[in-house]
Amino acid sequence: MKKNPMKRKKNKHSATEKRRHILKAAIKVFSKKGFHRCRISDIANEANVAYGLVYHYFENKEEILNSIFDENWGMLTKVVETVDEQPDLSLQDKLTAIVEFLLGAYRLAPDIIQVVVMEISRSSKFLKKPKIDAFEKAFQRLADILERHQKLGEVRKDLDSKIMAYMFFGSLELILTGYLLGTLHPSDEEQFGKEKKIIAQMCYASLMPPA
Amino acid sequence: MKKNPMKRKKNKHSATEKRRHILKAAIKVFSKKGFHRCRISDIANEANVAYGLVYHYFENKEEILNSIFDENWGMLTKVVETVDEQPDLSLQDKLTAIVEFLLGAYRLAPDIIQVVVMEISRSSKFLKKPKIDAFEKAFQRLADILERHQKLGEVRKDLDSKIMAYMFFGSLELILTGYLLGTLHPSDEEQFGKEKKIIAQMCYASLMPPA
Amino acid sequence: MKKNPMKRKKNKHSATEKRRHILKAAIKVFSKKGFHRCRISDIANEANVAYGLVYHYFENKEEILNSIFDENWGMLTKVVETVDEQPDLSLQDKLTAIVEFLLGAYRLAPDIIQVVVMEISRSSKFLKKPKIDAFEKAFQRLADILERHQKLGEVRKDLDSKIMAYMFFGSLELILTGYLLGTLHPSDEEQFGKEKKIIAQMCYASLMPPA
Amino acid sequence: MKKNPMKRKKNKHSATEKRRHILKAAIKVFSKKGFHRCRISDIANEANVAYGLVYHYFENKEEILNSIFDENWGMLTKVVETVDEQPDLSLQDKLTAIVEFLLGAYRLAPDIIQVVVMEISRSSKFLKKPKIDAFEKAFQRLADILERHQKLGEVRKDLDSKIMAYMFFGSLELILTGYLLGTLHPSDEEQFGKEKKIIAQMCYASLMPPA
DNA sequence: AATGAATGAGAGTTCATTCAT
DNA sequence: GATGAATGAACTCTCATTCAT
Repeated sequence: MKKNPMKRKKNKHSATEKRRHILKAAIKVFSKKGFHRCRISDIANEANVAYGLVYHYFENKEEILNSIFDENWGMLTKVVETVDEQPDLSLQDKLTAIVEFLLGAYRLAPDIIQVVVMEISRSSKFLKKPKIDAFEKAFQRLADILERHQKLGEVRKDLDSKIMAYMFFGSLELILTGYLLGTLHPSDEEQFGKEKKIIAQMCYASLMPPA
Repeated sequence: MKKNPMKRKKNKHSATEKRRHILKAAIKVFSKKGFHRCRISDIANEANVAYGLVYHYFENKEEILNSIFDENWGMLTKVVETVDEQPDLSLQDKLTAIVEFLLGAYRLAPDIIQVVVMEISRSSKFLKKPKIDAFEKAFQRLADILERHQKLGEVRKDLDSKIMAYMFFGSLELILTGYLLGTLHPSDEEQFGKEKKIIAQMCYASLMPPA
Repeated sequence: MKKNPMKRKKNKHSATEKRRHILKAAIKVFSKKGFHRCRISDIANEANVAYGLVYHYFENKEEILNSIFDENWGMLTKVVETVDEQPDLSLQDKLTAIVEFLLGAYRLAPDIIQVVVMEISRSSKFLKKPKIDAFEKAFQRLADILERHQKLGEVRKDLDSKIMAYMFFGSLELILTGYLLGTLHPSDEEQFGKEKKIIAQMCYASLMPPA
Repeated sequence: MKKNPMKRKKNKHSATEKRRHILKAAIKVFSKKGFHRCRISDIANEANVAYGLVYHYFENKEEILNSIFDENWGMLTKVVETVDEQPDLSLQDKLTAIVEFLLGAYRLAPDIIQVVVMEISRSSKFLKKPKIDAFEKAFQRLADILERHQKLGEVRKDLDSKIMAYMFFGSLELILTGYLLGTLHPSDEEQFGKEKKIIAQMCYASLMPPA
């Protein structure tokens, strides 16, 4: 039934694949009911595997959440890094790229966004140090970018760049939250494209030195 | 033993007071360990009462959280309403008032902010409808304000005012989160006064129609 | 129903009594099925209390076993100490007293003996240090007694007194085990009285200096 | 990969050998952590085999313990039988032979002694009938020997020979336990030789008819 | 009002055992 | 023979909630 002719390849693959499969199921149920309200059996049911198998791939419930965080928050960090490594991009372009990524991600995988934004950032106070550091990394990297642009005179200098970075991400996060809550309604694809641009513009505008 | 002779006299008072006392204890322990990680007995211990007593004053654990939300989120809503009712305030003044209130609140009562921001607003997806409505109210009211200023031409018209309201609150919320996580460090009183102004300015700048 | 007119006294009492009640139930089921084969619910059922109440009185399963050990092994230690504090007893009298106590205890409370001997003293290797120390105490105390009698020339000197103490207790322990296993059958009361004497005599004889 | 070219030839051998290999690993981990605390995977790890393989050679966990018992307890029974079959040995010689065997065995293979003494005799109450019989056999055989010597007037007649046999084994067992616990310390080889003799003498002395 | 003993459903986790490869 | 993924019953422990006093 579950077999395919490429036995060998499958075995190695399936280990990783099964793990991903469970992770996907976890994202789904976490996003639907919230981490604390989910039982391991919910995950197992959603993934259509036996209870115990979840523990074959993950130490415990916490580790599942961590894995989700690691794999996905890492993407954001990488985007910010990538943006940072392109010296010929204007600040506005950089901000736009990040906005596009984050809001676009919601379109593609709202569940992941739900879990990462709601469940992890919420419990961030209770995270262990290395986790908080990973969490911080993306923010700090944007702060670095902004600082550089401060020196170029493109960004106002009377506020710590880190606070600015937080404000930027905060704006986006609450938009996502609004989407997730259903109090904000993402518009159709075309309109959405314009919105992202406007949002980036607004963020940019907020940073400019006062006239 | 723990009684004092004036017991009777204070009965009415003490009923309300005891409730507040328990609520304060709850805020303290929720902010320290997180709602889900707290047991009723943690609250009772913190309040120095028997844990059965908690059930005299509150239906259940959930209701405690709700009470915290109601009493404190209400303040934000009220601030926004108050601001809205002063027609002679400029938009920038209005924003400044809200910023002052929110960031100042963190100074005064970080525990409350912690609980309201982290435990409630972030798990809002799982709240019941009336709760979400209360939650939304402050946002919507700010959106209304912004919409009015859009009509006056003071605010750009190419984005839904509600999204703008979310961005505004999001900026502030993540600053608070940074404070709470200890990754952002509130400055001394004087400096802090300036910062709040700048932050309000930035928010205002982001809203202005593009040149 | 469960009430009695002496409310106050009852409350304090019943806490301790309930604890003992659960402990008794635990002894019963441990002795019947063995510690590892017992579930907490077996204890609760036997004691006719709710599951969770067991955890009201005991930290965990292990602590129940520890309590049984502490309270009962302590009695043996005390007997040996008492015997040691009576300087006018002959060695044979001392040994007889201990034999009487240990074999008599089986008559009175075979379940306790079962649990203490089988479940604890036999798994002593896995006990934590303080437990082993308590365990050792009775043995060491007998060794001290024997050593004193060695100096008096009443006990052979060519073997360490501690080994002798172990041999003595070992003899008795395996008799108890035989009873417990049903491979050895305790005789009627009268005969049993004689047997204990003879056993003590044999132990005494083994210790005497070779002619 | 792990194969070597001589695989085939050793097939028969290796079947039995692998079984022993696993058994040895089981003895090691059982002795270290105790039967109930050991997982099949602990055994497999120790033996460096996949844990599914354990089930090729043994029905289940219980059977592993049984095998250890069978192979090793059998040796004791055989020693007692052998001793019994030599009519020209004095009683003291017989006892000495058994003492030498048992205490010597600890020197050679303390792990085995650990498991047999601690894990099996401890759970003996819960053993099935045939197991108890095997367990009893050595004891009964020594009782037979003693009974014969009672009839010769060399052993006191006022106590059941079976109780005597239990006492004898009990003495030795608790010495072994003391070694295992580290509360009794085996002496150097030479001294140890003397000790065994003395211990045998003491056992013999205990059995002699009272003067 | 106040206490804390009592309840028991629920959840996480373990691990012996099976089975497809 | 050998592997280790898969299964799921079993079990400990937690804790919100109730209730007798």
